[in-house]
Amino acid sequence: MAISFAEENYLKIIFRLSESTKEDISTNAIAELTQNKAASVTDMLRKMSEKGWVNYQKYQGVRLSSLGEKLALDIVRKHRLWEVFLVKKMGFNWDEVHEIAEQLEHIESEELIDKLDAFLDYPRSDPHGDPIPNKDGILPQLGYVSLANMPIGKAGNLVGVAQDSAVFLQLLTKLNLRLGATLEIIEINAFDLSVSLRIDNNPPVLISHEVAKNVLVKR
Amino acid sequence: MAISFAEENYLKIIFRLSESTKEDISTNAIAELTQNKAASVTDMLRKMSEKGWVNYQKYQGVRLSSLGEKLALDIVRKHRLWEVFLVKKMGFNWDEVHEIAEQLEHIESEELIDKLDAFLDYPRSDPHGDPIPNKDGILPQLGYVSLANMPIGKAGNLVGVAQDSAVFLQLLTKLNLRLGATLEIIEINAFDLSVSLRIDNNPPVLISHEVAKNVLVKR
DNA sequence: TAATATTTTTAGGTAAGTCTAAAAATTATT
DNA sequence: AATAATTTTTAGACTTACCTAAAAATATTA
Repeated sequence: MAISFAEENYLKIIFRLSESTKEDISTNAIAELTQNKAASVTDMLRKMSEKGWVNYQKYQGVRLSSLGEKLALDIVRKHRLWEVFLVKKMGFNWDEVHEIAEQLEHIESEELIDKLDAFLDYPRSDPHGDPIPNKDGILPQLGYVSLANMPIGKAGNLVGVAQDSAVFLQLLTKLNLRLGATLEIIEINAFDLSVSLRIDNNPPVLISHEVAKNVLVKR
Repeated sequence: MAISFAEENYLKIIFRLSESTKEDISTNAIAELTQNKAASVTDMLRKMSEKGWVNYQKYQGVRLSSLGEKLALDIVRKHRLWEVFLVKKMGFNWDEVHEIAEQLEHIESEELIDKLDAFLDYPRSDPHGDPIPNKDGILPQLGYVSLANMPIGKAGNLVGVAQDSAVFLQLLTKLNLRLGATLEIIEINAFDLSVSLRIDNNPPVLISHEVAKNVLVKR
């Protein structure tokens, strides 16, 4: 049976939340990202659990099963490939593509995605620097990670950026974010996901989530 | 308020049916193409009528309002542009793209469609020879029409084909369908849309809808 | 650890879009 | 023109994916 749009969205969001923690994912966290109420999330988790896509125990949060992870990786693959298409071929800016890719990721045709992959020359990362899973759901090891995905307390070095717009690069200069700088995340503010960041042992400065996402770090 | 997938499908199908007749469109005809039951179609027609997309009188069939036609043309535009993309850029064959374009036509982004249009060099017709409406819903006058869209009883001359696969052209030769031949549709069989066709005053022969669609005729 | 706060679930309800079965309207046939 | 056949509509029901309000479980705090 085909997966509905709603189900695909839940899978993708649980996957995204799982990337940044080893804990079980809470109902509320999912509710926030899906923009649904917690009660609706509970409903859906029960259904997805019956289908074997997640391991779910009442009140204990949820994890993707290996089948669920496979499905989620497929959606992530489609989303990120479409983002590359929109930026590289359609001339969108990196910050305009997410909403459209949210729609395109639900198009059902393996053949289309394979052809798109070839058409784009088998990109290994999307316009934001996130890795693109291959057909088998394997995420390529890029050797770097977005600053936004770094765990709190671990240090790493700035090795690149995920976009090269003039305004973005100007901002990095202003913030003293240079190639090779040593970065350590002190805190992430839940409200806007802004990041308190230590640069080369200086006192922490605050940067936005948007900036953090576009800074690539090697640990 | 956004149009749902279901509504877009109804609009497109009523539009398609309206192209080949001046009569009001019957509930059953719509039911057949949407693959729904007549009762469901009645439901939807009532809703669409309330929204002002169709003129609908119980038991009397339905016509698109000018607003409904505008909406339908927009969907048709998207469908046909995506078909061009799939064939010209992704390397699909003309006969493999319909199902995927059925999905892509629902992507909501005027900007994307305009960029796609430019990327494809503003094509005037899709891989089947059907004209692509412009941004304003104007269908370009191509100077020819698919044989499948010719009215019964009117004669025209074969001026081209909408595809050039070897098997298709071989079949045309076998059927005696040559450039310049005078063609007149005698009958269209509702069951499979196959066409009884007179070629140069010879006794009628039967050709499939697929063939008819790919034969271009100037009247 | 008892009380309080928070999170999560349950129960019951809604809208969209479909269905079946039966009734009503229209069309065709004798 | 009456009857029969067909088409269309109505009535009532189902599923999906959501909701609100209240109850239950878990977590936090005094």
